[in-house]
Amino acid sequence: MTTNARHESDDEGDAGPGTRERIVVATSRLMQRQGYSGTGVKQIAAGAAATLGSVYHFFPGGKKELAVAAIRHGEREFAEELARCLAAAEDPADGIAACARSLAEGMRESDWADGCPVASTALGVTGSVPDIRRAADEAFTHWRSLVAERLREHGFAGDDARELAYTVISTLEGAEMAAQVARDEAPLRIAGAHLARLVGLYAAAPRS
Amino acid sequence: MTTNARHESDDEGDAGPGTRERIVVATSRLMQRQGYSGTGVKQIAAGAAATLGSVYHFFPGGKKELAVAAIRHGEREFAEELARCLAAAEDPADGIAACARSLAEGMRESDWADGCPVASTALGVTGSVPDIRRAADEAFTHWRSLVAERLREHGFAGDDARELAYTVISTLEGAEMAAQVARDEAPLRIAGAHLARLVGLYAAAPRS
DNA sequence: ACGGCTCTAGAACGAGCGTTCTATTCGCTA
DNA sequence: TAGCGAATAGAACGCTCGTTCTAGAGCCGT
Repeated sequence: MTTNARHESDDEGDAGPGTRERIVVATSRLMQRQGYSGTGVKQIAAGAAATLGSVYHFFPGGKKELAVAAIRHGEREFAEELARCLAAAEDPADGIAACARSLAEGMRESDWADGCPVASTALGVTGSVPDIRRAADEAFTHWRSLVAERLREHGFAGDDARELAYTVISTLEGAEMAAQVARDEAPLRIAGAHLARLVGLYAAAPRS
Repeated sequence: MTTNARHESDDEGDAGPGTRERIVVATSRLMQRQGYSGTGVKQIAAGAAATLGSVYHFFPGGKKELAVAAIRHGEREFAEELARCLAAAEDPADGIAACARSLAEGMRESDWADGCPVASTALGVTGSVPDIRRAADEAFTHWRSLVAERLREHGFAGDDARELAYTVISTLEGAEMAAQVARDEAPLRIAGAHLARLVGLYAAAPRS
């Protein structure tokens, strides 16, 4: 039913990714750069090297369903990077700073085109397309849970970890947008340093 | 030349705001909620109780020029609120927390529809419309300068003030977006508290 | 009274939108 | 090998988009 690939293999035996996946990736990339309203379904089809027929075959819900799938894709992508950064560092504060550096690198490498895929897709339609708002909320919530979990592992009190996770994700999000608008990684560099200090502060004095 | 109102007075003797101003305000409001691409010029004309002819008379540059004017309008609006919050508090940390509360209130009162007008207007077109990107950058830069100035007045070192201002604005921006997506003011409340602590930390130990 | 502005008014245009639709191709199973 | 459903292909539809254009209304200095 919703399974993939008759013509192309799903587990990438020798061909590239299946059509459905290509469509999701193209949607994510395009909406990341142009937002939901600025991205056309025909443009998505072209970007995915698919046809309109295929797009509506895999996503009968149309553009809205495409956006939800794209947000979930972007969510997974950043969750992996975030988990990688947090796992690689002894101190969670260092992991968070590393994540900020990683975001700055991606931003610079794309010539400041690729901001947060979730933010740019969801902003502007939070009021009119509930499914998209909900998917974006779930993305943020998941990212926060990854940070909070890592902080708790490191001995932070549950409440401190939860609240710090809110600010870590919000600040990274805001700094990424500032960096994109300024075409300068300074906002992300500074945010990483400040977040590390803030986290360190709670490690030393858990009571808020 | 670019002056206003022949039919309507510019200094609001007895009539409401002039046509040009109504158009700017409507553009700002609409793009705040629907983004640049999601907002139509005809919708702007209707929202401003003006006609298409008037819109293109005052803004011959079309939609792009409208967006730039809307961003500048939103910039001025928040700059005033920010300055008010900072001036009202003895300690800048309290002023910043008050500003977060003010944003949360506005957000809640609009039923989570009105986020940052600059962010939602600029996101998605930063790569394709340089004028809009520049206007948004100028907005963020000005807001940061207000925060930095207040911190310096309070005895912060110049570099500390400058860097803290980056994080204050980025975090408020990110938290506002998180609040909008979650339809919950928790991100803003927590961000305000954390920013106050962070600022307090630098007041006590200026060296970074 | 009148010519010369600013501003208002909305019809008209080509292009592109999201979506629907029918027809066709392909690979598997019976 | 015949048939079935998944997937591809793109023409066509009604609609709205941003912009342009012509026409008229209101006010001014002379």
